[in-house]
Amino acid sequence: MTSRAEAADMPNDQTETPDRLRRRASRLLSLISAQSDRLVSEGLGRLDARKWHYAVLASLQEYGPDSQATLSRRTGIYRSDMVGVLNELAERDFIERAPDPEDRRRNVITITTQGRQHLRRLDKILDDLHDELLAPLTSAEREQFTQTLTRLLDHHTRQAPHPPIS
Amino acid sequence: MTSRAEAADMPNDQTETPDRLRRRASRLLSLISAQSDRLVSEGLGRLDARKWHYAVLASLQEYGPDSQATLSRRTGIYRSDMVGVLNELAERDFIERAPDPEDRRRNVITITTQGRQHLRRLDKILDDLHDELLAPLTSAEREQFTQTLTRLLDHHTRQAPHPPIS
DNA sequence: AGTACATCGTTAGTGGGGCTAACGCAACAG
DNA sequence: CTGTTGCGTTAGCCCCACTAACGATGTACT
Repeated sequence: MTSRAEAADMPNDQTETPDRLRRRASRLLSLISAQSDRLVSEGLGRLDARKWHYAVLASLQEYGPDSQATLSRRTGIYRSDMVGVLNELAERDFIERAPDPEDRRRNVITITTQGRQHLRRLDKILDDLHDELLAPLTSAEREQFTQTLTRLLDHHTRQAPHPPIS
Repeated sequence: MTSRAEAADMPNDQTETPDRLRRRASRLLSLISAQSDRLVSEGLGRLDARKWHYAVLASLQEYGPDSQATLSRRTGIYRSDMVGVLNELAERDFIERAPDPEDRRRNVITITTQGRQHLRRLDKILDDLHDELLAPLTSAEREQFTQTLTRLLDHHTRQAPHPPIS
């Protein structure tokens, strides 16, 4: 629910956090997710990359050239934000944007050789970061942890609108 | 790492998400945390409350009156944001702010009777929301899940600056 | 007593992420 | 040929985590 980073200003004496807060799964998730985000952003930042870059490159690598809209669906990045991400990737020559001759509404996005290289570097970094993130867990526990997360996620994404039939 | 909500505009055919993405714990955490946040915000919103309200009230309930700075440390809310939160809570008569006679820099924050009532309602709502959030898990699994989260969190909060001694 | 430093509450502002709205254009279905 | 749907793009909103700086007060040191 909250961060635990210590502001330069606001020194961390260890004042106790109330029990109800400490136990809430929502709060734990929020804090760890924040920590994970920090780790990832910082790590990728060292390669002048952001997590969206990874998502897009990974998607292109795995499924080949795609339209922006499809990429958007695969990665979960909003169409509106995809524009900027692709601009950044194009600047760095990791992708190419070309109009689709078969459907002139579309852009076809292709990963370049340098893009593939970059992706490999990112993958390496992410592996390391995950090692840090999950450091206290044995590899069996890690496996089980991500499985649990996946189950939760599945439950909540299938659980779409599901409007009462009435 | 990304959201999965489907924009009204951008319909969700089920386009597949690349494997590397689906497996990354950081992404799973991010998505579930987002979902959890949505659930919580929406649920508390129904009582015209926000998660910070809960954090502050719970803290006051458990430790009694405190200064803003201490509350800030307990809850993880930044001193700068605490101001606004306390304003909202004071508007609703859930807390009272009074200058500390013993240290004129401080405000002493006290929870009111109505604040306690409100806290009880919030607790109830959060319990329900967590039921929904963790629905696919058995109670043993929930227990273990939160324990794992706690372990992870502990690891990363103890792991403070810890600068190389060199 | 005087000076340096820390802490307190507060205001302002930054940057990113998630998300909505609306637009012009192209494709397609009737 | 008309209405609908999908596309890429621009703009903007709100929330959250976080930083910076300020004036006022308290504490410690000499």
